[in-house]
Amino acid sequence: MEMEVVHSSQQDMDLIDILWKQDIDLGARREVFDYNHRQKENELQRQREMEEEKRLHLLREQEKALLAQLQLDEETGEYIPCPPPSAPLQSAVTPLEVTQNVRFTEENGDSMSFDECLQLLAETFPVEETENTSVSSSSNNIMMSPEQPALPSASLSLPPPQRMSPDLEQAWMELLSLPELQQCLNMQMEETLEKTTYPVSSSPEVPNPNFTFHPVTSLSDAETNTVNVCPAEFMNTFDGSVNNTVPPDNLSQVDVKASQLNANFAAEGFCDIFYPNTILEESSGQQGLEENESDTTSVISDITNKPSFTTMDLYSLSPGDAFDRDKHNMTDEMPDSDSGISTNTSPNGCSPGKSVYEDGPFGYSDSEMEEMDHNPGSPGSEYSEMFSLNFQPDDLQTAISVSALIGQPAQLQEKKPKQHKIDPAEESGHKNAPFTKDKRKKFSDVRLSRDEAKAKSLKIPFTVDMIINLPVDDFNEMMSKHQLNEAQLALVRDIRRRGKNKVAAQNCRKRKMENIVGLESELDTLKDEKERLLSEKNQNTTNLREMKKQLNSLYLEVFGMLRDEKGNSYSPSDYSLQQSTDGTIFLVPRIKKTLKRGGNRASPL
DNA sequence: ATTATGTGTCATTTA
DNA sequence: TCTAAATGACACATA
Repeated sequence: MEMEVVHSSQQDMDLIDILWKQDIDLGARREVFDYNHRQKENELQRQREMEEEKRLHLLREQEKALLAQLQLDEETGEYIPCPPPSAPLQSAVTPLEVTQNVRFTEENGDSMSFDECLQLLAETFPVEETENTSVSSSSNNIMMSPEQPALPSASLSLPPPQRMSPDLEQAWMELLSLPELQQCLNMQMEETLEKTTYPVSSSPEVPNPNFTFHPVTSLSDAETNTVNVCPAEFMNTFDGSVNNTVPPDNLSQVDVKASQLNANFAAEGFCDIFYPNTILEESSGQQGLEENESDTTSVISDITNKPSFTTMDLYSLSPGDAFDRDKHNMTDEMPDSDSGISTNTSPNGCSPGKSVYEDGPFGYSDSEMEEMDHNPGSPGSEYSEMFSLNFQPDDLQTAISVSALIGQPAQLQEKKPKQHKIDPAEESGHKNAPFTKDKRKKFSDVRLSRDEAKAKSLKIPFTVDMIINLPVDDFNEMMSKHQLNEAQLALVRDIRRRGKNKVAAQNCRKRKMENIVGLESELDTLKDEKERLLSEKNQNTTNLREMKKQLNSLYLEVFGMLRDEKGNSYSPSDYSLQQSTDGTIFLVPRIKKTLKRGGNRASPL
């Protein structure tokens, strides 16, 4: 089950990595959207965020420092000044240890923190001073009371190990009561029991393959329940640090060496139980996540800073407006032709400068247009009115709304509210240098004038604007009011189709851009999340490493206190301490030795 | 001359 | 079935 968690966790990380790379791939073409500009904006924004973060962090640190100098008065609930802790261990406390220390000060008696356990052992068996036993605390001898029931003697006949002394036994029980320790023991014990044939008295009440940890006999059920609970944080820490690809033995060996332990003992000793494969692979896990860090300078695209586009600017070209504009500056400030939508979506903007190109074919490929181009009809008085809305011809046609002609001006304006936008800068720029700034717009104007010219040639009595933008019903009604020939009908249909499609293409491209922008934003979010998780992982790894150190020291202490019938101490290379599922502690001969002796035997303590 | 980009158009699919 | 919308692909103009 644990491995499943580890595995799924690894899978998650892989998945995140893949998705992340995909985002990067998507971002590879983000320069399409003015990459430099948005990158600068992004950098600025990031700088601001960093500053804000630093400021908050500073505030938190100050607050923490302040609280560190205070002590919570349990009666009043107030913080009162107190001298700073002197214990060296506390100066480097990790969050986990902080919680433990808090529990320690509470002294509820039911659960002991790891530090508490170490303290207990240090006071009871002042054999050797370890870094962990330096924690100062009040006396906890109550936990060592000799009234504690004796340990089970299930295998008393087994030589040569002997039972622990009651005090030692009690200390051992306290040690084993630690949830974290139990978690380690449970996992390793399961593996050990599968590999060996030690006579372990399994508890019938534990059908679950996940061995429940039962501290020896004396503990009540309630206690058992409490100690079985393993903190979720610890579980996460543990799972997250396990590397499936590295053999546990190697890891434990290296780890133990780092702890300056007895080499032989460390190589195959009990440390394997306490030291699952962890920690050492922490850096390798991070590398996988960090390898993409440098080359993914994400760009926060600022949608909100961009002007929101109105999808229907075209209807701003009401007859009146068109008339006025056409009179004043027809070639400069008109938004992009018939649709009008493209005006704002285009980064460069579009204003028609169609006058020069009005009459030319300009790369026409339409067969219908070929014929028309050869006989460009001069616009009659009727056309002067017809194409007033959007043709904006260079010959200064008098712009008169066709809508008035067909009697639907009110309807038009009602259905499509006027949302005309003209960029002031652009407008002025065009007035000053129309032929330099309008170059970009000539293309679309040429395209527009194509249909307009066609319509002129075929004497179609509608504006292109109307042909394109009228609703189906209105369009049909309009068509029914005029007798049009085949060519005219075909052209009107084409104009409508192209016009609609042009708008659709613009919207489509706009959506595409927005999608990319959204993905970039998501990418930033994921990067932040990744940084947070990495930081959390490092913290957990640090905690785990510290805990293993303490556990190892404690184990050595306890083991060193064991004596056989003759008062001799056991060699850590010959024996190890293990605990069965029912909580019984065994002094187990190591395999290579017992094989020589002709059997594996373990004796409960 | 080449390349990147923007735009319109067509064909096709989808709603 | 028809229509509009959506979209990929292409051509063209421009910087």
